[in-house]
Amino acid sequence: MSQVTLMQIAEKLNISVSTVSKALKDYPDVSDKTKGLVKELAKTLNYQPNAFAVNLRTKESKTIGLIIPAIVHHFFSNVIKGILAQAEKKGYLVIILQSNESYELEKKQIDLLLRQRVDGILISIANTTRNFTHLSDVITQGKPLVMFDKIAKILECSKVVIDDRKAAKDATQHLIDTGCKRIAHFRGPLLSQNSIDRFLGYKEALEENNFIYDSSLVYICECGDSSFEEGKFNAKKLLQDHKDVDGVFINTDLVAIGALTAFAEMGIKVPDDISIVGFSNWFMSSVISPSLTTINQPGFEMGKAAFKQLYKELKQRKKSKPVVYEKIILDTALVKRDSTK
Amino acid sequence: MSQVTLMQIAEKLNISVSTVSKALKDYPDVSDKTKGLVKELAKTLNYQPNAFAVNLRTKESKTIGLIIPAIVHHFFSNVIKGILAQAEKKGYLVIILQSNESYELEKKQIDLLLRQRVDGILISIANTTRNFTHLSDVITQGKPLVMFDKIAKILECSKVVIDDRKAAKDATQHLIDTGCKRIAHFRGPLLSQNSIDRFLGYKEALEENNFIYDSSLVYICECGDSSFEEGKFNAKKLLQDHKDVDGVFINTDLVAIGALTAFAEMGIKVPDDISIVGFSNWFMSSVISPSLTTINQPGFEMGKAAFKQLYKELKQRKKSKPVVYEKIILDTALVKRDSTK
DNA sequence: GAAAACTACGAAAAGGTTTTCGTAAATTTG
DNA sequence: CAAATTTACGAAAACCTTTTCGTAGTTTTC
Repeated sequence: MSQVTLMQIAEKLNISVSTVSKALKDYPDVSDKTKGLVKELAKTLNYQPNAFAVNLRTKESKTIGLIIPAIVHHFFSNVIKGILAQAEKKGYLVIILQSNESYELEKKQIDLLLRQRVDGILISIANTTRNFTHLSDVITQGKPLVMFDKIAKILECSKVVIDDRKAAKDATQHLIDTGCKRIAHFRGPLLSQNSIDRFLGYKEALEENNFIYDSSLVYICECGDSSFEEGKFNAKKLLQDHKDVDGVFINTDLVAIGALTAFAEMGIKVPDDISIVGFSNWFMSSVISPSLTTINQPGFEMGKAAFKQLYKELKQRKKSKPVVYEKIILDTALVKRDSTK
Repeated sequence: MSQVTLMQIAEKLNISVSTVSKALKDYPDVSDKTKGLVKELAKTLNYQPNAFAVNLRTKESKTIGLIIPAIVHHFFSNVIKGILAQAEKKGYLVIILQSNESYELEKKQIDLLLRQRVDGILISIANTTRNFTHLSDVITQGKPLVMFDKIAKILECSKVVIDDRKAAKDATQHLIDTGCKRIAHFRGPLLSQNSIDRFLGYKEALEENNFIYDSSLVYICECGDSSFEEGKFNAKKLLQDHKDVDGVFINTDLVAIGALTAFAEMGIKVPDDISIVGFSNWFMSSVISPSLTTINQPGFEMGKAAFKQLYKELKQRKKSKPVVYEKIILDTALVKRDSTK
């Protein structure tokens, strides 16, 4: 039960603590004979270095923090999976915190992680976060910070994202290519940069194809949580307002599925009456009927890339090399299914 | 950038480190005047105690480990959410590891957590785990261990579960109550205790209603990962083998949705031709068409309960009170939807 | 006014590891 | 063979906090 220490090994072998430590770490100034003895005894005693002492001494814990707006979320849980997979490879542990899209919580959590002295932080910021001092504090403290998906453009740090605007443009272009003449958009929160970019992509596609942009065709989520219910609500509203709409590009799959459900309830046929394109490619979208055409957002890869970048910066810092911030843009792809022609 | 220490505060105020430490922690043997001075300076210097040193000294890190078979999974991600919510309340951080249903990985991860000296461990074991010495090691080391959902009955530790057998019985009974005469079962992995219990619940319901148990109506997952594809595969097989089946109780929602899809493709009407009951109540099940009748498995509550129990044991141990292991059984409920009459 | 009690602080150990630097002893070099 | 180098180890500091115990000085008690 009680833990074996270097001292105990040293005493049993009548050598010093330093030699034991060095033997275990294969320092060149320990004879092979001594190394053998030490390693053998360490094994039989089941020696485990005291992580707390190691952390204190080395000033690192091989642990990083991860703050994410939501966990019960197909995209984000895939990101986590990617991060954990990569972290495991490099021998890092990950402390996960959920900000619940709350700026206040996010701030507290950053604080918590700094107090815990994690080696670095990965974050996808909350929709409500406008002030970034808690994040720039991280950078000031000299801790690597990598943002992914929901980033703050102003901050000087590495970022891993997709090109929301381009992806949204592709989605809208697909609606145009398949014959839609009047295309609506269900957008995300007004202040979310991703939502803004997707909206801009939508608009750009319209303009490039000489469609007239009509702001009354853009529906904003009112409840603010990009939910299934919201999709239903907006779909009904859309049908009341605009009977001529034959295509909708929707900010995220969950909302799109809500819309799909509402259309089904109201006897509107998808894609015959209205085509729909979602965003994110949740698993659900492939099994729903009709299956949802959407944009694949590579969550797992994003998690992997984010950790890799953090790891890179950790190494650079350790070797006191200059840290190079990178902006990594991952590819998205249109996934054609049955909700479009 | 460089961190403020107690020593630095002590030097500035010309007092000793011990007094500074005690002042900050409101020890009674420090005068109010000194406390005021210390706290003020600590604040202006933005003093943050060095967690590594605190951990070493106090032998605890206010961090627990969580090992879970999968993260991209509606039920488990809800469990995580519950654990994080509760942990945050109590000031604990959570290191999350994904075992990927692999015993080997699970073992390594337990090892990793022990080396990291987390204060306690929460685990839902992998399907492939047969040997439990890595887990009993945790208990032997005096670290609290709480298992949830996928537990090992032999181990002496606290457990948080649902009554799989009863829930499965309820599900099957519902099929019987709604008029099904010949009821099949798609079961989970042969060696998973949860699957066994659900199978037994199915059987028990049949027997209590004087149905004849027919083992050819029980389909085992062949790919082993309880997937959507498997549901499709088994549904097709079922239709070939048994044209008279009018109800299926399926081990988990994802598989049930696969079956639902296959039935739709083959023109079989649910629930008119065949009724289906799933298990777990994934969000997806409520939006699919027809929506899926299922058993609600309270993931969030399970996570909360599991952490609460771990916390309780942490406290008991700290006060060197005897640790009382508990088995907490959470309620499930049948959620009636459109896949049954 | 001496004994007892209290107040407010500090010294020091302990927690376990890592790493630098110093140094005997052994070996090599010219 | 003396000088230079190499080999193999140990002492000790550093990382920073927590907590026990000791004590000088002050106040209270009878």
